[in-house]
Parts: sequence; structure tokens; C-alpha cells
Amino acid sequence: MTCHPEEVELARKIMPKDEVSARMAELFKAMGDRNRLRILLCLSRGEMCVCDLSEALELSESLVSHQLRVLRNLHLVRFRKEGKMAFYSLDDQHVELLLKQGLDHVGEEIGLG
Amino acid sequence: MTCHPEEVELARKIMPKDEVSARMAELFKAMGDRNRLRILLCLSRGEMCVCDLSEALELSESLVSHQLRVLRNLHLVRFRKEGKMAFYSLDDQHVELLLKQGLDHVGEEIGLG
DNA sequence: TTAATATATGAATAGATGTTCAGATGTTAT
DNA sequence: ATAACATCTGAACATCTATTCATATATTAA
Repeated sequence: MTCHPEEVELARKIMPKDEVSARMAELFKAMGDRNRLRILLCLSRGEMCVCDLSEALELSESLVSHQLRVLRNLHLVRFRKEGKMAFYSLDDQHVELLLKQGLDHVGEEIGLG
Repeated sequence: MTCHPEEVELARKIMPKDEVSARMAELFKAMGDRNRLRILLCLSRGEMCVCDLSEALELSESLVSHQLRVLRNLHLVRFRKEGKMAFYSLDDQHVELLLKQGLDHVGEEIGLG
């Protein structure tokens, strides 16, 4: 059943703690929904309000708001209120880098460079 | 309803094509499952066989096999057969970079980095 | 051949998740 | 005050997905 006990041992040693891998998974899962991802891609240009996101992506404002909350809870976006509008932006450059590398990965697959 | 039409226009221009964002979402979604992510983290050390992965992560071999197929289909891992065993490894360094940046992101949140 | 091992796969199910709808909150204008 | 606007929120539903179980394939050993 165990082919290489020493490999198993080493693998266990380098594994991040459960809390860390759980958080990582949440992060990637949040980016793993098409609409949430497109929201993030929009925001990579700079901050936008909910209604502009809704129009740019052709999604209901309710849906955008729901998804923004998910992204906010995971610290992928931050927001600022100005009057009755809410402007959202990417939380830090990690998010931008993740987007870029995701793009690179599929770019290679599809053959766009 | 539309607050800033020019913002909407610009956002639409920089948006990747549907096919690309769909693939990106699939990529992140694949990494967004805790067990698949832990498989990838294991493999960041080097190639491993199914049964070692199963033991290192305390998951059934069936589950590991199912998840490896998902990862394989999305080109996150490659595999090589040797006798009755199958050795899996990360497909390219993009995957490694994505893992590293995911780790960095949550590291900052938790306060380890 | 049979038995044992390593992996893969299909079906089934329980639980998670995205979306919609209706309504609530808070802001600005009249 | 009312009305219009921008956003948020909770509930409900339909769909998706992770996991388990049983079984199949394929390789090696006896």
C-alpha cells in the first residue's frame, strides 16, 4: 500500500498547515468562478462602481453585489463609499500577479504567447 | 443606471475573450478545492505516485485518482507510467508560481510573511 | 493459470454554490 | 415629506461537485 514511506514523510513535512492550505483553497475558489474572475479582471484597470461593473459584464447588480461580498470577505477587493455609490478595487498586487499568471498559463495552452 | 459609460467602455476593451476567462476560471477552480490544492502542494517537491499521495494526504486512492484526472485535464499535472505505478508531477513552473503567490497572499493575511 | 497490487472509472448521493427575486438600507434630489 | 437611485441582503431553487462504493483494467508475482 505504501510504496515509498520516505517520500510520504518528506511530503508531509513540506505541507503547509491545514489553516494555510484551507485559506489558499478559498482564495483560488473565489477566483474560480467565471463571473467573479471577470469582476477582478475589470478591476485590474482600476476602481469601478457596482453599477459600472454590472453593465460592463452584463450581469445583474444583485449578482455583482453578492459576488463582490465574497471577494471582499477574502480580501481580494477593497471598497470605498462615496455618496450612494461604492467603488471597488483590487486589494493588493498579489491579486494582480495571480491574474497575470493565470492568464499566462491559459495563454500558453491556447497558444497566444 | 450607467454611472460612467466611458469606464464601462474601457473595461470592456481590456477584458480577455470569453474563452480565455473561462479557461482561467477553470484553472483557479481546480486549485480551489482543498484536496486538489494539497495534491499540488505535495507535487511541488517533485513527482509522486498515487498511493504515496494517498497516504501522505490521508485520502482514499480513489479520490486522489479522481482529482488527479481533473488536474490532468487542465494541464496542471502530467504523469508518467512505470510498471503498475503512475508518477505525477506539476506540469510547468506556472503552477509552482501560482502556488507560491497563493501562499504569499494568505501568509500576509495570517501574518506569517 | 490465480492472486495481489496500483490505478482508473462509472454511478449514486449528499452537500455546496451560483443565480434570481423581492425587499431593505441609505443617499440625494425635489 | 416623497421619489428616484445605488447598493446590499436573505431566502429559495436549481445546478454543480466532491466523495464514496463497487468494479474494471493492467501489471507483477507465484
